[in-house]
Amino acid sequence: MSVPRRPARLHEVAREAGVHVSTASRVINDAHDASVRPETRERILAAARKLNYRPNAMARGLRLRATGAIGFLVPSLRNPVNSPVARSAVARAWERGFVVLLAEDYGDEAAQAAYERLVVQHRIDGLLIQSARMGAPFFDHFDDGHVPCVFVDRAHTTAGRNVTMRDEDAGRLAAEHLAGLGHRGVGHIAGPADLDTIERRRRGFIGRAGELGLEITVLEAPLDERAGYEAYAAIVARAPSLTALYVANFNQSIGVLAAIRAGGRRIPSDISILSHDDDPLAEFLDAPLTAIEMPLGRLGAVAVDALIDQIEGGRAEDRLLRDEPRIVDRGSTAVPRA
Amino acid sequence: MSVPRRPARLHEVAREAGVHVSTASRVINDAHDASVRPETRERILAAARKLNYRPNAMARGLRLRATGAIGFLVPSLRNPVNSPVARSAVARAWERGFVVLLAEDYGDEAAQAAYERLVVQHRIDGLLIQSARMGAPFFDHFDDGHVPCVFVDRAHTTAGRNVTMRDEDAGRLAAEHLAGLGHRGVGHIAGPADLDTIERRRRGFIGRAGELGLEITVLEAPLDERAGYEAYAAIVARAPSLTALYVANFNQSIGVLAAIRAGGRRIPSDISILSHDDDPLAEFLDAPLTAIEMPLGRLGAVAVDALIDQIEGGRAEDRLLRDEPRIVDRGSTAVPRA
DNA sequence: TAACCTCACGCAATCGTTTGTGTGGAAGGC
DNA sequence: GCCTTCCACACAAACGATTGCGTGAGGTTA
Repeated sequence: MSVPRRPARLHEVAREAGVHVSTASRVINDAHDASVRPETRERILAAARKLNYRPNAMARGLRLRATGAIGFLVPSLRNPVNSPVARSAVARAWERGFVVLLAEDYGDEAAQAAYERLVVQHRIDGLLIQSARMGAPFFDHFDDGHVPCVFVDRAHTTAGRNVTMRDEDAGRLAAEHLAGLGHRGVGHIAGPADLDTIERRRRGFIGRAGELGLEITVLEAPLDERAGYEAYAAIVARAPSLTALYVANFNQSIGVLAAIRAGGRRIPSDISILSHDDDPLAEFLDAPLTAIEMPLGRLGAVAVDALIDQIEGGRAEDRLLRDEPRIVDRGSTAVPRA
Repeated sequence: MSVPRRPARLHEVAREAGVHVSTASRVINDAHDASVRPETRERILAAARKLNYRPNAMARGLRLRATGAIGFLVPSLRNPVNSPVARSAVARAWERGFVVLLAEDYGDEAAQAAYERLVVQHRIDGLLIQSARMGAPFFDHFDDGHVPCVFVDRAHTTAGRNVTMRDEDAGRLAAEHLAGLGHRGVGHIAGPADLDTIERRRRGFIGRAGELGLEITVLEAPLDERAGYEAYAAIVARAPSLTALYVANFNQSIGVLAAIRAGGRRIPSDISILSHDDDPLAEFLDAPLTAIEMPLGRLGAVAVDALIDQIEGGRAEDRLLRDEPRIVDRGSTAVPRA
């Protein structure tokens, strides 16, 4: 826990060890083709330790045309599903020797600005994009493949740069769960159609619900509490007899709970609620939410792995987290009242 | 919205304009002492535009010994109070021309690792520290003042590097609010004593409550939902007659709400709850939470300003956000039952 | 012993900027 | 006409690393 000394430069290490800076460099990076006497190598390493040598990332980056930094373009840190992703992404990046530059993307011009700053100016090695919306023009720039990037939870192109989860299966699971309890009329509050993750959930849900012969009502709404609150009233107005609701997003679910309370109905006796995305909060809500848990903690790490493999190896391949969506039952779904 | 061309280097611009690279550099950075013919200047600027010149941050940083990057050491992105801070910090940093490197700090060795990577290796210009706990040994390293840094919402040294809010006033306000409603026996669920923000709230609350002649019971608990849940039972066991509770943290409040529901009591008729920290969620909870709102959105920006002023100007001064803590009344506090 | 090879390094260019110090020419003063 | 001053640039040395190539010493082979 000593006060960190100013780190030494390579040529100081070399001087201390009585060798040329190039030799020191080869030893430090242990170049495979370097032939250097064991004794000399030891002298250099000892000098490096003694002088507290730390490579200067800028000098290194300038020469190698690589920064050891990746960017992380995130739509909003506020959304609780983003924080486990961010956390695991940062952790994995650090493990693999990369630092993470943060940028928030609240629209196309912000994304453009982020590109300018991070990619063009700071020459980051790659970009993690968690905010792409289908059809947003900006992200087409990445189609040429010049800048390593990965679309996190947002399938974008066919180019093998997408990391996704089994959202369609999650939607199917939702339909099966509710049908299994005996519900016939079920609603689905979905999100904006230009978010392909949400769209896949919807597709899975509708498809499976159809197979199971459910009567379904679908409503699109923005992904926040208030929208959920209002969507509840709207969907009940459209289909007064529905007995269960699959809600595409955690924030919406909070609003739905509030709306149900306001209407004087009870969960799950009057209506079953199945939320998507789990959060530690869910347990402490009224009612505690049954939710579909996705492997968010692994998503960030896998995305980072995909990105760094792309940076270092040049190979790009789509990755699908095979983890099965899982229902965490906290009692907000039940058999419908006869 | 064109596909971004590979940006040109400065010497290409110079060649295009028919001048030496040094002249081009002076024009681009419009050095105050440079004397260059208006016509030449225009030629250079035109060439820069035409070739899409962008300075290479690494080369620049290497030469100037400054990276234009700051680090952000955050305890946990999960805590909802941290996200508005992070958001405003990043936004302000970008406005002032800096990028933000993210690091999560979950303990002393992680902080040490972050220091190594960000400060020593990547040579960031300064560090925003939101995670310092009083007495944590690592942060003493910053006392020497060699590395520009700012402690966000965590007073640490006397060295003029702290950005804080009026937490003590918030605590006093809480006491006044509850006393004003007529409560006599009030409880306070506080946080760990090594978080000085929380500690200041507690001090303000206890001090003002004492002045007002309230009977107070204080309990320390970790800052999460479950801890809040358990703390409620514990504090009620200690002081069964209390009619109001001031909870130091939003997450704890969620747990407290759940515990009160579980105990079958009603808010606010049986017990008043005053939460600290506001969040969009609060409105949709049962019960909707009355909370003390702090200027979190400005905190990040002010902290970044303090840091960058320190980096650029060398001047370091403590900053206190003067914004008055404000009660957002959503009905979870009321006059106690007679 | 001459030619050749290998070992163990040193030399110097390079990455893209910034900046202190020349320097040639025009202008001005005497 | 000569000296000085100033303008408007050019030159080159950094910043701290990496890496292709050169080279002297010592050993091997014919």
